[in-house]
This record gives sequence, structure tokens and C-alpha cells, in this order.
Amino acid sequence: MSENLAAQSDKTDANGKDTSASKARLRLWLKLLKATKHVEAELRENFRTGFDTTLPRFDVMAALYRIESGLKMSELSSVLRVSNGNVTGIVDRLVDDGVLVRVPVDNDRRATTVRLTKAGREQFETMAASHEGWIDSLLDGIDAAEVPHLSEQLECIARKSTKGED
Amino acid sequence: MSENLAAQSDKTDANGKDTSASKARLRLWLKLLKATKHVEAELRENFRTGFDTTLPRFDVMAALYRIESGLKMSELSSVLRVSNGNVTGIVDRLVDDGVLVRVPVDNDRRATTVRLTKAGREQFETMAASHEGWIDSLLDGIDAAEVPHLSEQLECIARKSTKGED
DNA sequence: CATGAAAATTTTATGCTTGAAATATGTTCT
DNA sequence: AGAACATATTTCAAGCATAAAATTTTCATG
Repeated sequence: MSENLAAQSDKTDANGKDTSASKARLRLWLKLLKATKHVEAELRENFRTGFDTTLPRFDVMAALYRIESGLKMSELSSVLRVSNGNVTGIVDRLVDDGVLVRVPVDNDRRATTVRLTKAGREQFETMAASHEGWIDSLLDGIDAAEVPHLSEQLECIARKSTKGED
Repeated sequence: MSENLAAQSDKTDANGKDTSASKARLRLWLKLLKATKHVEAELRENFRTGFDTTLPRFDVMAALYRIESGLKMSELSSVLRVSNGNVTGIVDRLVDDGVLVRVPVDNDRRATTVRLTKAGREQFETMAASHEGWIDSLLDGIDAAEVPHLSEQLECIARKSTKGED
């Protein structure tokens, strides 16, 4: 799985930091994680105080907003890359709140389609506008000119073994 | 909170993609999230199948490995940036498994210090070696020469409002 | 058409995560 | 000492997340 491991040459820089490629990647990963967690935490807080909702709920609504005809539970869990059982729970609550409906699928009584209600679409539009603003302000430490290059680099990570189309 | 919102000039490129700065940042955020989730999912799976443990448990052990004298529960939750109650639960299980001990603090019966046991240190060292290899292989789509620059950019995000020292 | 495999979803058990309330101890000030 | 405030931790309720088992329905094939 990782042939590079054996060939480490434990170099250290002036400050004593290990400069091997794998340690540098480890540090990069920790920063990636830290940045992501930071943004996620801010978003969660904003969603909670601003709209009394959560990021996972927003994600479900976002996926359904894009596909007006709705998605089956299995499609939803595959688009969002979360487990089937997880989607069941989130959708249950959103249905209770009246922003989603479950629609039986013709010719297949195993499956259900889930769609946003009108109220759901309206709520989502409001939240999406705020969301975009929050992101814009959270990422404004990044030079706009760097954004495309950064995006490209990140795709190199996500693309590993996860045949992921955007 | 986001004065830029009003001044959007809804430009679109040849493919119809919105090219405003805030939309570009939004796409960057989605890629950041996707890359992080992907790596996290792989790590979780590796920890589960390889060591029958979890990422949060590893994080706790990693923090305690660095500070041999141990950390108080509150220090642990602040280092890991997770809630107090969360740390309580994870530590409980690690203590049950014999990799951690709780040590009372002299002169303050409110506080507890948590330390790795000898078995805990040994287990951690084994896992940390694997972990570094996993990361190395998961991030090997990134050109080594790019790593420092990328790291720097990511710090611009994490540094926002979270007086974060490494 | 019966039977068994495959597919879509839900259920279950377990653990992570948060925010808020509760408990217990320590500190300060009068 | 006593009151009021602060600190350290745990408990609680709710939700998110997974993997694995169970359920229901469909489909293929003999």
C-alpha cells in the first residue's frame, strides 16, 4: 500500500523538523483537517443560530434542490456519500418538518422518491444565500487568484480511488 | 457579515459556470470538504479493519503521546477542539481498554489528568507508523513541491478567528 | 409458478458530537 | 465564615454516522 515508507531518509531542517516527504504530507493533512473542521464548526454554528438547522440537513436539501424531480433514498445516500441508514433518519426529520415529501415510485414498491416541498424550496433558497456569504467570508484569507490552482490540487486528493464526478 | 454579497456581477464563463469570486470560493469549499471527507473515510476504514479502533480515539492517544506527563480533561478537549462531554466518553472507553489512566490532580479535586499507559504508548506507536503511511499514500496525488505552498494557504483559513497555534 | 438471488430501504447496536444543565470543588471578597 | 463567582468535569438529550442484520419487493431462471 505504501512502498515509500521504507525509503525514508530522516532529514531534519534547522528547526529540527522532519523534512521527509511523508512527514510533510502528514503535516499537510493535519492542516487540511484543521481548516475544514474550522469552517465546518463556523457553518454549524451559523446554521444553528440563524436557521435552527444543521449542516447534514442542509446538504440533503441542497441535493434535492438541484434535482427537482427528486431522488430515491439510495441515490441520495450515494450523492451525499453517507450510509443508507443515516439518510433515513435525516429525511424522517425533514419530512416531519414539512420541507420534504416521500413519494412512492411507480412499478417498484421497494423504493421511495424524496422531493422538496414548496416550503422546502423557499427555505433552502434563503439558507443557500446565507451559506454562500458565510463561505465567502470564511475563505477570504485565500487570494482569489489562488483559488483555481488550489481547487485543482484538492481534486488530486479526492480523486484517489473514489471515481468521483462533481 | 459579508458585504461582497450585494456587489455580485453574475458573470458566467463559456460553460455557464458562475465566475463570481464568492461562487468560486463556494466551489473551493466543496472540494476542500470532499477531499477531507475522502481521506477521513479511508482512515476510519483503515483504523477499523487494521486496529479495531477509531479516528477520535487515535486523536486522543496522539495528543497524550506528545505530552508524557498527561493532560487534564479540559486541556485535552481544548487541544482537540472538541466538547468536554465528548472527551469524557472517549476517554472512558480508552480507560476501559487499558490504554489510558486517570490520575487525580494534587491540590485540585475537581480535575483529573489523563495519561497513556505503557500498553497505550506501544499501541500508539504501532498505529502512528501505519497512519503516516496511509496519509502518504492518500496524498500522493499532490506534488511534493506544492506541499509547503498548499499548507500555507490552508493556514489562512484555519487562522480566521481561531487564535490557533499549531 | 416456485425458488432463490438481487435490490431498496429500514432497523439495530454502537460510538461520536454538540450544547446545555447539573455537580462538585476552588477562589475571592467582605 | 459565608456568599458569590469561577473552574473542572460529568450527565443528558438530541442528532449524526457507520456497519451489519432484517424486511420487503423485484427479478431471473429453471
